Amino acid sequence: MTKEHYGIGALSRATGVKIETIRYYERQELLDNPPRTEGGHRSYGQEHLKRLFFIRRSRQLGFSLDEIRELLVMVDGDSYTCGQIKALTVEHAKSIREKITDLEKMESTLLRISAQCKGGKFPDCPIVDALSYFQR
Amino acid sequence: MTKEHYGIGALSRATGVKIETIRYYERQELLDNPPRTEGGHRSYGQEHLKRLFFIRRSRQLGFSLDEIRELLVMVDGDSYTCGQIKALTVEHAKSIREKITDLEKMESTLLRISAQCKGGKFPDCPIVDALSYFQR
DNA sequence: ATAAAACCTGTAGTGACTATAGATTCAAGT
DNA sequence: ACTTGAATCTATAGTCACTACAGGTTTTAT
Repeated sequence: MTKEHYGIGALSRATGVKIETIRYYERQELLDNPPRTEGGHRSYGQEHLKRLFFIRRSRQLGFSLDEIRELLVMVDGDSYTCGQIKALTVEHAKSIREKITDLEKMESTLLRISAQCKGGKFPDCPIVDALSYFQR
Repeated sequence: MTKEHYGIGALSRATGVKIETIRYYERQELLDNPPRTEGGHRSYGQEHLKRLFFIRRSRQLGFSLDEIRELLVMVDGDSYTCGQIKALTVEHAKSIREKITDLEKMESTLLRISAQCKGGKFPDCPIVDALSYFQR
């Protein structure tokens, strides 16, 4: 018993994507221009709901809008191959691994320098010292 | 044998911060307005070099410009306490940990769904399926 | 004196939204 | 049919931390 037509607010509630973001995706041509009511309000159907779920899920997994655009082109043209999709996904997973590695370096440095600091009142802080030197 | 005065290019080479970024930091009031030559070129001294090192190092550790502004205010007003600085640093380390956790979730999902895909030619991809469903 | 390198200001673009203002339309109740 | 309030509309600007121009001026080296 799924509804046939959604206003933008209903679509937003159904997908968890904010109204402004939905309109933004439309401007970015990630989401088809929906039909309009006589008064000009957007009227969405199941296919928009599906597509917006796809976009949201992909965003949750860290794909950029450009990457999502690529994915959508592949999925739309039904000639896509699993191989292409997998390549994009694996590539994306790699870039996430790099980000994690970078952040872990930051974290360990931060923990190391804060461990050196006793947190007292005197104005000669080992953290400030550590930040003051240029390295790497 | 450190130089007394640097043009913006020399400062850039010395710190690894791009010229445009140095000017941007000046507009953001992270870096003091330096004295100018007669013709209007910026002329930096040791204190600018030190401060720019500090900013760069802090950026490398993931502090936002606002956080760096706070750090600088504490360091400048010589009344800062180690405790304040440490609190900011520990807080920042926590937010980095959160980012890492998020990215790790993304990564494991991506690896899981790409493992399901054999990468062949038929157009029914388990990755696409996984992206099509809304969860969490 | 000239040419090239360095520098100047101001503005606009990036990504992925988010926020606001001010107007219009829709749905529900009387 | 009318009124009210919620929902929606467009257009524009703001966020963060830069980055990239364009078109001009100054400095430095020959």
